[in-house]
Amino acid sequence: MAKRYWLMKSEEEVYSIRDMENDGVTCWEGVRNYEARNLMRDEMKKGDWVLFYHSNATPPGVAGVVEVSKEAYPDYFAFVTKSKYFDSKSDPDNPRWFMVDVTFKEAFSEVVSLNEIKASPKLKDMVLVKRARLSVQPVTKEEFDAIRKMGKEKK
DNA sequence: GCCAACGTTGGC
DNA sequence: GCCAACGTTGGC
Repeated sequence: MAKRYWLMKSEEEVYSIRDMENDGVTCWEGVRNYEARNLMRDEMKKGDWVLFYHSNATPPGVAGVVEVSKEAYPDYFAFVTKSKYFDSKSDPDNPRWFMVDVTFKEAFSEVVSLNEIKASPKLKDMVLVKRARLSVQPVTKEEFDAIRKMGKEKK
């Protein structure tokens, strides 16, 4: 099965590419949207590459690359009453929410901003540009390669 | 901080 | 099953 490509959003203040680099590996907890969950649970495979996107940032944009290192398993934060991700409707015997683990690959020296992405003819059809509020989304190989190249070319 | 987009909830 | 109210995302 060929590698697939994704984009995942994280609020920069909450968890940035620097945090990701420091941690090396992290679990991607807190996805509470069914479409995003389905992608993580059913489609994401170990070895897939992911664009790490800073939302609520100045500027918002892709900050680096991570790799899926563990496929979907129950998001146990949903069972922790005190967690901000607690969801009483997620039953440990029949979990509603899932997460994956991702491993740090690279940080761009500067983010590839949403403005640059919107301005690029080959990137203007990205899910990121077309749709609001989807924190886990598919990216084509062409889109992934183009953004990674833009990231590497920053000095 | 504002607010548009839009997913979810719950009354009926 | 409809849809208004509500809550959240996320750019600006």
